[in-house]
Amino acid sequence: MAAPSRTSWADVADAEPAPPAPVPAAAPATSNGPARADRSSYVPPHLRNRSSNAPPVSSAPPPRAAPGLLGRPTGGVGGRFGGGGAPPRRWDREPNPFGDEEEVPAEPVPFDEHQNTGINFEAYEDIPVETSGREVPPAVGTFAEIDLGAALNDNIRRCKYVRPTPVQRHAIPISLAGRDLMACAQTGSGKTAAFCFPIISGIMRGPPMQRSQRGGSRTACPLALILSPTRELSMQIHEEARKFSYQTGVRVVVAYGGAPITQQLRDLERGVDILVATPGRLVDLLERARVSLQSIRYLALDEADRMLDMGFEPQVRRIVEQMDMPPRGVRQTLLFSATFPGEIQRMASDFLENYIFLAVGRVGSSTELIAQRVEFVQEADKRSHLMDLLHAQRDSSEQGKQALTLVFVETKRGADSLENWLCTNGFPATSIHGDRNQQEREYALRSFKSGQTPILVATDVAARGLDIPHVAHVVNFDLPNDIDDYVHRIGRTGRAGKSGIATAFFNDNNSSMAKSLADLMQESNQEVPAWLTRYAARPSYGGGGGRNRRGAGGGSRFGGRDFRRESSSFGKGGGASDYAGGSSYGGGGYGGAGAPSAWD
DNA sequence: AAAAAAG
Repeated sequence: MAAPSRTSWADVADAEPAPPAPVPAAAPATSNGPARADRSSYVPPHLRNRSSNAPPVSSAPPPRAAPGLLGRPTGGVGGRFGGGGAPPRRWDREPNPFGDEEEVPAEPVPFDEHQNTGINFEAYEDIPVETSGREVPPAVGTFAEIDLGAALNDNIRRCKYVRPTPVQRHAIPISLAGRDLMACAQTGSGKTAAFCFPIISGIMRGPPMQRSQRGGSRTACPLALILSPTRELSMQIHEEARKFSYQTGVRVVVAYGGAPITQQLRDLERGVDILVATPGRLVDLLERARVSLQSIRYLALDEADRMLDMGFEPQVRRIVEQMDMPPRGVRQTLLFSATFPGEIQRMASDFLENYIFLAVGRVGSSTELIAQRVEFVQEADKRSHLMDLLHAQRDSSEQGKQALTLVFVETKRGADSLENWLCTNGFPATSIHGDRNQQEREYALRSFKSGQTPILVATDVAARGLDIPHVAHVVNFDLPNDIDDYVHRIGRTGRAGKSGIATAFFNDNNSSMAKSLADLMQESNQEVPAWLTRYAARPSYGGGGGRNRRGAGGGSRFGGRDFRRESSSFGKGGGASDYAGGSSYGGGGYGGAGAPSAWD
């Protein structure tokens, strides 16, 4: 199949207004008003309206959500939590994660053209979508077609999401049908919501569970676990999930290292339905028996390929396979990333049962919203060259202000040194890397986001998932050694339908990246400099970079990205014997032009 | 080879 000419999308002003949320049906018969729950005895959402002496249920893990949900009449979800009338008392004091914005907009906020200049609005239906696996549930076109419940629908409107993005249109019905999923979608295309919505909805709809089953009083037993590779990304997912969960009764807690554990322990004691965590701190909590995974019904790995690469795999495998988490096929497992190398897919299939593979856009490719440039810069000239870029940028900006610029370097030392040099030369810079303490890391990120320090020098700690609005320019001061890392780094700009610029400094040290970089740029309809093409053509320079990811079996054509479809890959857990594949085109698009945060 | 993630 010929690849389409564009892979970008953005919603347009004529997106039909989302119909009002479905009116929830009458509350279930079990509704006896909100249960009184004090802090020490957390009551899970599905028990909160039941009488306290409900009979115990089996200690077996709960069954998976039944398939065929899409055909259900609406009303099953919102009845207890989202309906009209005053919210249950239990959540009266829940801080509003939307800040001062009290009102739920009755109508979607009008599209703001100013934030999307330069986008080809006609092109957004051209996103290639591929699914493979058995009995793939059909995609939806609007949030209204999905039975997420009134409370979640309210939050979707509060977030100003008008229509689901392509990955959401496909991934949400698949997840709601109870299926395991491996999903690949471009950076900034709305992956966080794609796995959060079904999890929240599933928890609200979930079967009643016996309190005692949820561990001892000091052991928290979350129903969902979301793992991510960095602390800041976990924080961000937590913030997003809290918005989506507002007034649903679903509790979201985050746990990560580098911060005092005491507050996290208190949060866990107050009850947790969804735990967002980095692996190290989670292992710590599991060893202290302050968390048990016995009640996990949903496992989501964000940046899943990263979570399963050499550095993380043992820890993640320990959490998923060697603790008390229900096995695959019992729990539901959702893996998301923009990149998913074949060998990692093979490993990941250990965690999955009869899963559906979903690719929105080409796996590991980049969006055309990002203008990519490569410049040949010798090592010794990098600083002055960066200075030129920053000067030019400042001169061309309207108020002489520095646009937000994210500069990636290879090493922590290099980050410190470049930050120092920039500051010395009058450029307001800060830095984030793993040798800075957590306070410094968070302060640097805040200072950058606010524009107080519009230049952020970073190692790969900031390469994945972080949603920083208004990043105009990503500079690869040092190119990474892996094309996937490059895809994630430049993905810090050009998010949620906005455009961005990425500049890379290339020299002989990066020769192994020449081919994969040139291929990627070509895939993303970028102009490849002739000198780079010549570099890429040199046989000795072709192979190394990006682990040959684009080599065998893939090329730049769309499709064939599910490793089960590579004929040599019939293997355990793959289910390759009767996968069914299909490709289609169909966009969907962004809702609010200013749609906030967490699109990965 | 480097980065991240527990203390």
